[in-house]
Parts: sequence; structure tokens; C-alpha cells
Amino acid sequence: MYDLLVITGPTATGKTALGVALAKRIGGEVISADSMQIYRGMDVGTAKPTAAEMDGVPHHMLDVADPRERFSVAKYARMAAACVEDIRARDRFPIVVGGTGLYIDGLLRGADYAAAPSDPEIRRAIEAEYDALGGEAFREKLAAVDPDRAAALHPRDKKRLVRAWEVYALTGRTITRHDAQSKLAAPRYSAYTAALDFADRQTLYERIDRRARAMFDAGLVEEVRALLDAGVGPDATAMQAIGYKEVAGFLAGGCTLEQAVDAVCLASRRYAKRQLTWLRGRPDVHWRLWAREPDGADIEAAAEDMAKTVFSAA
RNA sequence: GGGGGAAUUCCCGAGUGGCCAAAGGGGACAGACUGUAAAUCUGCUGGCAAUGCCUUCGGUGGUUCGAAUCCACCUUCCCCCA
Repeated sequence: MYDLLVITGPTATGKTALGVALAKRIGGEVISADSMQIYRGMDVGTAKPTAAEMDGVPHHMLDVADPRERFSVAKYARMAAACVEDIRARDRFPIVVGGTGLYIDGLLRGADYAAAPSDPEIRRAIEAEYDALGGEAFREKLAAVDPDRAAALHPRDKKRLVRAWEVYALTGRTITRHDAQSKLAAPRYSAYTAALDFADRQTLYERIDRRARAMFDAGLVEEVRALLDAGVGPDATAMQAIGYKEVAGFLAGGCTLEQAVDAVCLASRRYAKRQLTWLRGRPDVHWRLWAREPDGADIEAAAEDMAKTVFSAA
């Protein structure tokens, strides 16, 4: 028997609908695994499920953070795990639904983040050093203590180079060693993972474009303006969200509305591509491909089929 | 009707006789990813039996040892004068 179910896949593949249909069928509750839906006030741009879409099924990990806040995988893993425990304690079944692969990994793997925390001050200092030294030199510096990681990273990969050094500076152990250890640990939860996608990539892309445009009709610009007015700075993590950064650019006079719309469509498509890359090659992923755009009946059929395969096999 | 300009590989756009399968950018495709992850980073992009060969720079013909680059004509588009 699995501890929980995961429904993931690139954006706009029907994860939300399938999650709800499945939850109703097996007495489950949904735990969102979406790095942007966690923020309050970010609804239309994140395609956050509406009350109607949730259809009575309890959803967790939505609106749990302020958009000015600095969120992280570690926080997500901790909070989502608490949700899992809570749901199971009530004899309900946790269904993790979302497209943020790293967050799902963090939740399933366990509390291995605690060992290597992050410190804003230290990090800023390390980033400054990276900028001062240049990527190549900084990488050589890292190579002196952690040759494996240094060899694996590109000099321009500032984010990871800096984090590697940060882990070493904070804990005295290399990130290579830290990662290796965390890989040894047994996963915290056993999960059946279903990944949704379309048999034809073009269909996916068309859907994404359509949905992105619909977001503008649904008031995306007003939503972004409200966030900006509320003091959400352009540097906030929440403002890195697709749809939000482009609209912020438009509001600042950087481009026309039509250009912003196109940019959002494009960024969304490329995002979906990255999600696919993340999922491919990952073990234990059960792909479920839509031959065409699913309607309500298709979703129900998929939910039934999934419930059957998961619970009869286990 | 007259004058001028432009046509380049999926797109934009360099290239004005050999060093050009053709800069650069975009897109597409592929990959990475352990506390910003809707983020960040990388590779690749005419074909092939491939240290070489074939096809490509609007079309046809020509000049030349050799052309995307020069000439002629044709086609299409843009601008200016009427």
C-alpha cells in the first residue's frame, strides 16, 4: 500500500481536475505541490483551483505564504509533510498534485534539508565573492574542497556554485557528501506517481497558449497591480512567477500588453518543456498520455482507471 | 508612369569574390537540477556511409580557377516622385 499518490506533469495537463476526481473517488484530500500557488493573492496567474473546481475536496498548501515572503523547498517539505500526517491521521488519503518537481522530491525524500540550512547574510557575501572572482576562479576555489561538485558545475552556474560553497561554509561538510548521504536515506513516503502529458506536444502547447491568454481576460493585470501596490517587490520570489514578471514589466512601461501576452505564452511553453525534462528519466513515474484534450468524462475515466491500478496492484 | 531599395539557412538578421553550411539573436529540440525551482544553468540546430562529400543564400542564365557576394533578364515586396 502506498503512503500517498502523486499527480504531476507539465502545466495545463489537467492535474487539478484529475486530482479532485480521484480524491472524491477514494476519499482523499489534495496537497498542492506548486511553488507559486502557495502565495496568497496569486490566483488567476497560477491557475489556482477555485472553490468550484475543488468541488468540496479539501486542498492543502495553497495560500500558505505571503508573496513578500521568502519561501523554499525546505519549508515546503516540512509543511507538506505535516499535511500528510494530518490527513492520514484522519484516515483520509493524501494526493499530492502539482508540477513543481523539486518540491515533490523534497516531500517524498524526507527532512534532509535541515542538515544544510541557508543563511541570507552568508549567502550574500558568497555571491559577492563569486562576482568579484568570476565564475572560473570561484569554481577553482570550490574545487579545492569539493572537486566533484566543482567538476560537475558550469562556471556560469552561479546559483549552484554559491550554494555548494555555502553548505561547506556553514556545515564544514561538502555538498557532495551531504547529497550522497541524503540519497542513502530511505524515502520518507512510498508513493505512486502518475505524470500527465499529451501524446502530441503541439496539443500541449496550444492548450498552454490558450490558457495563458485566458488569464489576461480573467484579470491577471489587475492581480499583478494589486500585488505591486501591496509592496511585493520585483525581487520577491513570487514575482519570478510566469505571468507576473511579464505583466510587471508591462506595467512598468517596458513593453506593450500584446508583447506581454506573447511573452507569457512563450515562457509557459518553455516551462512545460523543462518540467518534462525533469520528469523523464525519473524512476517510478507512470505516464498517462491524453490522446486529445480531456473532457469531464475522460477525467472521470482516468480517475477510475488510476484508482483501480493503484489499489488493486498494491 | 518614373526613380530608388530589398530578397540569406524555422524566424529576425550579419555577410559584398576564396578563410561561408554561412556571425549574432530568437525559436525549436535535448540535457542538468538536493533551502530563489513558474527559478537557474548547459548543449545543439542543412544532409550524409562525414578529418571528406552533397544540397542551400528569390528564379534563370552568364562572368570567373572560384560567387550568397559581380553582370543580365525575370518574379515578389518596400520606399519616393507622379
